[in-house]
Amino acid sequence: MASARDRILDAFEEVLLTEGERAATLDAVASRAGVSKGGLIYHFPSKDLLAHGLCERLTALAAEDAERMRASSEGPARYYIRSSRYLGTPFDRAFVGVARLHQGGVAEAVETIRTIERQWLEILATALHDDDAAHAIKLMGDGLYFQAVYGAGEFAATGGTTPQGDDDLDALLRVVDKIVG
Amino acid sequence: MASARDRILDAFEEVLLTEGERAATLDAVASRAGVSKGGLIYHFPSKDLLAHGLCERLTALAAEDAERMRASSEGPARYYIRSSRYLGTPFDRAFVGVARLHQGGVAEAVETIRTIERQWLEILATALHDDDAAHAIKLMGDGLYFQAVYGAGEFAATGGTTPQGDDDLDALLRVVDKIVG
DNA sequence: GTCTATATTGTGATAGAC
DNA sequence: GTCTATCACAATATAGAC
Repeated sequence: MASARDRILDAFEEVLLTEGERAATLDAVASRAGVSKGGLIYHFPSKDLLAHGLCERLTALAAEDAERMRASSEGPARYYIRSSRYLGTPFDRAFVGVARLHQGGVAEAVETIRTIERQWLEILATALHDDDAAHAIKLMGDGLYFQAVYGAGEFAATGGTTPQGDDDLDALLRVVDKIVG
Repeated sequence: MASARDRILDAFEEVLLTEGERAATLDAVASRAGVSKGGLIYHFPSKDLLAHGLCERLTALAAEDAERMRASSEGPARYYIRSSRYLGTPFDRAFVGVARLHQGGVAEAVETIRTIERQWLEILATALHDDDAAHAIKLMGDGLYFQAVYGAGEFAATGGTTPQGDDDLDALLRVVDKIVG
């Protein structure tokens, strides 16, 4: 069974994704995690530390993802676009959660995202030997994350304005090849 | 002189951009606008209506921008990438403000942004006669806005990870030409 | 480790004077 | 149209029992 700490972070993500940052109060998170507020506070003595916990989780998941990106058989560019779509993976959820946290005034959230973005760009530039192409592809990935942050969870509802289906992904990957080639 | 209503909306934007959604309380906005809370409430009887006012402002500015985009001499694709960079224009400020509002649980904010995005995609697809290229370029613009939302105002500080300078813009526009051509 | 109070502050909103 | 109170409530955090 997952540790209470992890279950609380899961609940925090869940509320952030489905109801937004404003609704992610200690009460709401504790309730969703199935513990009392006091129980939550035992694991995360302050709300800042709860946010810090989610940032740490995201950073760890990002390191694993960067490794997969570097080692990808189809190349980092294609891997990056493929994985930038919102598919509800643990990484996706943590990323969107931290992105939403930013608005709460948590400075660490911006710094965490910025560090991850820097890493992606570096991997792309190294693999492609073309800074301009790397920038362009990085922007496309950011665009996909933009859609995720403004569409994931409850807010998603009626499908986005960007390609998320398999056909659209193939078309997008062809554009990537065109930029790279 | 700008109407009190406009000055309050300006102040609302300013606080949203520099301190985040959480800090954009009625007190903070009133103080920044140079009026009392009661004075603010006279113009915007509730916080939802204040948010509504900013969404309306953004929608109006977006309509003007869409017109310029359609009429652009260099074509909508280049215009779109050029204007998606954060340059602190009234449109940029309203857009980032509304984007930050979203996290506050204001449903109208998401809907407003989604409508604008749909419009952009439509203009691009119509002009390029190539849905895949339109999608890709739209994503690059979203990426630039992503950077803006996570970098504008006080949070900007140390320069982003994406091209914002003139050299980088030129490189980006070359990639756009490559996608379109 | 988890719980039930409770204290404290901040926030949105109302009422009514000027 | 703008102001000064003031209210009601929600949110973080503390204290201490079990």
